[in-house]
Amino acid sequence: MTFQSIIEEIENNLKMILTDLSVPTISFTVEVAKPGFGDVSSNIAFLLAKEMKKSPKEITQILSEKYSQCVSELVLKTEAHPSGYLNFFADWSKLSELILSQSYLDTFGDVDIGNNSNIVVEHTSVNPNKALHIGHIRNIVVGDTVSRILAKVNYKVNVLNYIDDSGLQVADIIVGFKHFGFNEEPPNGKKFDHYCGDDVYVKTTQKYELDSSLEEIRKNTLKELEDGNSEIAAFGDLITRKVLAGQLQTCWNLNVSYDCLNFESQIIRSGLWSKIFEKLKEMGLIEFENEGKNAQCWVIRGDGNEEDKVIVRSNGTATYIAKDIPYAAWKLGLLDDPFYYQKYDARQPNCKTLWQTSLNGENTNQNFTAKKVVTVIDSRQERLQKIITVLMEKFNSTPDSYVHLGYESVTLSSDTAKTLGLETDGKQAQMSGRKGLYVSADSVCELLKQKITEETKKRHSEMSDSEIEKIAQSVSIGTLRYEMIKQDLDKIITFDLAKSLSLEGDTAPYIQYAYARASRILEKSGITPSIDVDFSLLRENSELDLIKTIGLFNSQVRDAANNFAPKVIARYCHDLAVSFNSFYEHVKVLDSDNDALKSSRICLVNSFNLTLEKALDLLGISAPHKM
RNA sequence: GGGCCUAUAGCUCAGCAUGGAUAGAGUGUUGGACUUCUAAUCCAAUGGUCAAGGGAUCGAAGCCCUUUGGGCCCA
Repeated sequence: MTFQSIIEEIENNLKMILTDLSVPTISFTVEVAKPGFGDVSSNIAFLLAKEMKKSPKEITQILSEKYSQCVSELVLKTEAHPSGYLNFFADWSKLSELILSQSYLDTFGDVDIGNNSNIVVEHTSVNPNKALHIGHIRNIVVGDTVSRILAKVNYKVNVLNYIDDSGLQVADIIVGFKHFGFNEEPPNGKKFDHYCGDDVYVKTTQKYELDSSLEEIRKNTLKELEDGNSEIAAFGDLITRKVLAGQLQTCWNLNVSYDCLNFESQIIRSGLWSKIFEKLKEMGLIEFENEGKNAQCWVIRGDGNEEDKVIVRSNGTATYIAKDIPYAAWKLGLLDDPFYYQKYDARQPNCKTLWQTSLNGENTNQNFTAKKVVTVIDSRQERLQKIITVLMEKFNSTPDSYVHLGYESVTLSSDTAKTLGLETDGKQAQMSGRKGLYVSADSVCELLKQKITEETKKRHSEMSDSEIEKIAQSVSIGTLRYEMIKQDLDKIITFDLAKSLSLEGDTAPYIQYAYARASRILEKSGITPSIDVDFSLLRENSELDLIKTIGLFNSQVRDAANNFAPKVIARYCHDLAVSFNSFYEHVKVLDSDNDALKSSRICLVNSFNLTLEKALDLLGISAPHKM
C-alpha cells in the first residue's frame, strides 16, 4: 500500500462517522490536499450542508472532533478549515516507512485492472512507401506508451502493426520504379525508406500532376498489385518489405517493439472478407440498396443524421472501409484465424520475438487476438472508426470491446515549414508525404543526438566517446518521446525544429538529469541503500513532499490506464523530478555528520531513483546514471 | 449543409471526467545563487474579466444553452 493507505483509512472512518450521525451515505471525496492545506482533504462538509441544515464551517468542526475519537493509524491530526474543508495531517514517521519500503519492491506501481487477460494494441500502421515522419511518431509513441501502461496494470498485451502494403500509395512508388526509371538501389547509401519517400514517391506524384494520361498506368498497377499472383505484386512485396525494414529500424531506435506484423495484402487474400460479408448479411447489419444514389450497393445504415456508408459498390468491389471490417473482427478473435505465423528476423529492444502473418507455413500456435482491442489512429479517421466500433459492438454484443484511441495531428510551425520551402504567412502547416512537406523522424533524432553529444562533451571532457554516445542516445530518444506524449491527445502539436532541440524546463532531460543527480549521491555515499533505517528522521518539507509524490505512483498508473492517458505518467515523472530537485537544493545528503540521518536520506534518494526509473520505463525512456 | 476537436499568463500548455480553499507549470523578460551531493539546476519578481453572453447552483475555468474565432472530417 502507498499513499492510498491513508486515504482509505480516512474514507472508512468518515463512513463510520456518517453512520454514527445517522446520515444517509453520500459520495464524498478524499484526496491529496493542495499545498498548504495538510496532506489529505475531504469535501464532506459541503455535501452535508443541506442535509444537516448547518454551514460547512460548523459541520467540519463537528466532524473534526468526531474524527479525533476514531482509531487512526496514519492520521496525526485533523483541521476544520474555515472554508469548509476537512483537512488531515499524516503521521509521517509511519507513512514514510510504508511508502518507502513499498517503493523498493519490483512490483511497485503495479495495479490490477486487466486481471491477466489479453488485450490488443494496434499502432504505427504506416504505408510502407516512405520513411516515418514526425507525425507518425506521435502515433507510435502514444501506442507504445499505452501498451507499456496496460502491461503494468496486468494485461497481457499484444502489439500489432498493420502493414498497408496494397494501396494506391504503394502502387505509386512501383510506378516510379517500373515506369519512371528510378533505380532500385538508393544513391549514396541513402536509407531505402527515405529514398522511396523523398525521391520516388514525391517525384512520381509530381509527374501525375503534369500528365493526366499517366493515371491509366497508375490504375493498372494498382489492379495488378491487388491480384496476388502478378509479377507486380511480387515486386511490390519486395519493395514494401525493404521500406518496412527501414521504418522498423526507426521504431526500434525509439525503444518501440511489436508482437506481430499484419500484412494487408494477406488479409485481402485470406478470404476473411467474404466470410464476414456473409455474416454481416445474415445478421442484417448491412443492407442491399435497391434505389437512390447507392442503388445496387451494400450499405451500413447511418445512425440518425449520418449518411449511409457504402461497403460494396454496385460493380461488386469492396470499398476501403471493407478492408478494415474483417481486420477488426479478426483482432477481436471473432473469425477463424486464417494465418500461419513466421518469425521476423530481428532483434527488438525488448528482446521479444516479432512474428508476421503468412498464408502458408506450419506454425499456427500463435494467437494475437483479444476480447479487448485498442486501435491507435489519428482523429481524422474518427468517422470510419466510429462505424467499425458500432459494427463490432453489434457483431459481438460486447460493449467497449473495440476502442478507437484517437489523437490530433502534428503540424509544422511556420518557421519550420519555411525551412522546407513553404511560405505560410505565419500559420502552421499540415504535413504531406505526397508533397514532400514533412520532417523525418530519423533526422530529428540525429539532430537531437548531435546537440546532446555537444552538451555532454562540454560537461564531461573526461568521458569516452562510447559513454557519451550512450547518454546522447538515451537523452535524445527521451526528449523526442516526451515531447510527443506530454500533452493531451486532443491537442494539436505544432512541431518546431528549433524549439524541439530545447533541453530545459518541462523536458525529458530535466527529468533524466534529476535521476543522474540522485545516482551521483548514491554512488558517492559509499552506503548500500536499505529500508532498515529510522524513517522518523525525515522531517523536512522537501523530504516529505518527495515521499508523498513517490507514494502517488500507483494511483497515477491507475488513472493513466483507465483513461488511456499516457500524459498522466509524463506529468508524474515531471512532478517526481521537481520534488527531487527541490529536495536536492534544500537538503545536503552527504554533508550530514549524523549517520542515521544520512542513511535515511540515502534510502529516500534510492527510493526516488527506483520509482522514477519505473515511471520513465512506462514512457519508454531510459534513465542515465550520468549526464 | 451535417459531424468531431479546440479556446486558460506575451508564447506553449496543466487543471475540467467527479463543481468548493489562493487558477498552476514551462518558456519569455528582470534580478539573484556554482571553492558545496553535477547550474541540463534552484530562488525571486513579472504576467490571468479562464473566448463572449446567458442559465441552473449557497458556490462555476469546470455543468447546460447560445454565439464567435481556430483546426479537422463528411457532403
